[in-house]
Amino acid sequence: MNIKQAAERSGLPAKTIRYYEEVGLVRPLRDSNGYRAFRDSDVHKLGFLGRARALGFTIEDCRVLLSLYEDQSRASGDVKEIAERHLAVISEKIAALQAMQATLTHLVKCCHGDDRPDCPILADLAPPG
Amino acid sequence: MNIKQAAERSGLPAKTIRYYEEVGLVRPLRDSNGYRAFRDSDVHKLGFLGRARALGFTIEDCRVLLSLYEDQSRASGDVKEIAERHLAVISEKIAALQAMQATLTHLVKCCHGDDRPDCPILADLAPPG
DNA sequence: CTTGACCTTCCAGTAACTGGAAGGCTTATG
DNA sequence: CATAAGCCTTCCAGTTACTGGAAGGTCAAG
Repeated sequence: MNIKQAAERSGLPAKTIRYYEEVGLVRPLRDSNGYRAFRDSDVHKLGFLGRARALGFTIEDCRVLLSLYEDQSRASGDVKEIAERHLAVISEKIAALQAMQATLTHLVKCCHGDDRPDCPILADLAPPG
Repeated sequence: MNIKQAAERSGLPAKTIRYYEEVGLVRPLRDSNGYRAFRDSDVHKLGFLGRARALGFTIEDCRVLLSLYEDQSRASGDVKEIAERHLAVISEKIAALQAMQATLTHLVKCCHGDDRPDCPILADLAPPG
């Protein structure tokens, strides 16, 4: 099948699929006219990639996960380790965002938000001194 | 003062300060030798920018916040609106990350993580069908 | 006069796409 | 048969906010 159909079936944009090929995540065949020819197994891989990306794994993580997925003699511990490291990254990001959220929520509450110039948000952003 | 001292006082790396000048957030003077000459007011602005960036505001938000900060006749409502929009973005990001976290935490719990190939994480990533 | 610590500009790379231009292939229609 | 629509291709540029590094100028100390 051509790229459009592969895009529809995998749920990924055609542009993204070309990008994944460029970085070596998929290797569709080529027809004699130069068109990419996707097998069902390619579409399957693309679906895997879409799901892994949706869970926030980096492209490099995806590369490793995909190779483990295709390796029948993999150790599930290797997969779990990648997932746990990714969970740690996610937790850090959440914590950082929540800290911003807490500060900003407080500041927004303190700001009357009208036509007057007095503003605790700007006052907080201003460096001390 | 030169860039190194401005960096120390503002808490920003010199590289970042040069970048902020490039995008027009600060406009330090220049000595006759071509070196940037930072005034206290420049360092003050840099401190403001550092704090705003730490709260996750984009460079474009920072540009507007800085102009409001320097406008004595600003309306605090304008500041508050920017902060509220930013809070909405933060909330969305947190929600997305928490969804990933929930899914991944569950999958990691289900994975025995040993030498055997059987792995619920990979099973979940695999597309249905 | 040379060393070392500054400073400068410019170029490239980061992550993962996304948009768009220029041009080739294929199929249906007038 | 010409052509128009709708695919497909590659390549280049832009996104965000820096960061690293090269090549080279300046300045103060010894």
